Amino acid sequence: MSGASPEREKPPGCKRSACGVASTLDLLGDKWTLLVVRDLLLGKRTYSEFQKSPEGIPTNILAERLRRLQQAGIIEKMQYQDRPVRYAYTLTDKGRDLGPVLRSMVVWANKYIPGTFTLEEVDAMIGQVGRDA
Amino acid sequence: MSGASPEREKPPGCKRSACGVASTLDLLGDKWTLLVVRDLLLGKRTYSEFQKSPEGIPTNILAERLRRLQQAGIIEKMQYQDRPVRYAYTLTDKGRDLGPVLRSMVVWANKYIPGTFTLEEVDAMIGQVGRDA
DNA sequence: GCAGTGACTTTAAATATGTAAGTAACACGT
DNA sequence: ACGTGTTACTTACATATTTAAAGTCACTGC
Repeated sequence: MSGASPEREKPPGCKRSACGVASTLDLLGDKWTLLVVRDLLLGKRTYSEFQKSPEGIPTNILAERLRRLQQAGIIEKMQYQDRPVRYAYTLTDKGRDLGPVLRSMVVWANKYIPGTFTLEEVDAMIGQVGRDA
Repeated sequence: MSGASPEREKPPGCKRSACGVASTLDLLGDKWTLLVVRDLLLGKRTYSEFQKSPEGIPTNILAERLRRLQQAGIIEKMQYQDRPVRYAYTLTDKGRDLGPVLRSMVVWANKYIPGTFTLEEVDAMIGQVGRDA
């Protein structure tokens, strides 16, 4: 009835605030998403490689997170062969630039959570994925 | 009944892996926890100040997160007056050292998410909470 | 032709989150 | 003394997300 616009309070999916922390958490704020980014930074590229990580991500969560990261422009999916068809995921610049966020977490954790790797140990792991002894 | 120990597979609350990213996410990996830490870094100290933040944290979530952060040794709760009784939350060293994690998120968000503050803008906000015009 | 692999999807149950209302202790004004 | 307001929460319940487990589909290698 009334011509008064019903002041649409929150277009769903909209940012919570102009704060970068809040916006980052809107996208990456859960227990799994950044672990996928970590795996990619370490050199993993395929669905099954992500599944083999020690944290044991549930397969449906992995599929959904890969979809979201792709939609957010943080990763790209490419088919690297037919017959059988196989896919590789890679980080975009936007994804690679999350490196400092993960590094600061590693530094913090190493200082306050016993048993976690140092930044140096993590750096030494980069690219060592799937290289068999 | 049976004496056979039911092989308790996972002592709940145990780390998922030795990776600092995973351990950090076990503690802080959700949409709200780091926003409370952010508010504390900005100078907020009371329950109602946290509630007034633009993201609008639900009150039960806020209470639960404050409890968890306290148990994790990231914040401390102190009564700063009786009659009426009032509480202030403060960061411990462990909590203050999350600064670099939040800063790297702000930098990333400012580069890739339109409309988010720069690190400089955020730094200028520190301590400006509750100062009325 | 059949077990095995990679990359997922589907289903149901457990858990977490969001929304709203309620509680308790106290201060302030009338 | 009473009603209103503030701070700091708790409780109840509906909804959404996560988890575990099993299933699908294309294909390969034996």
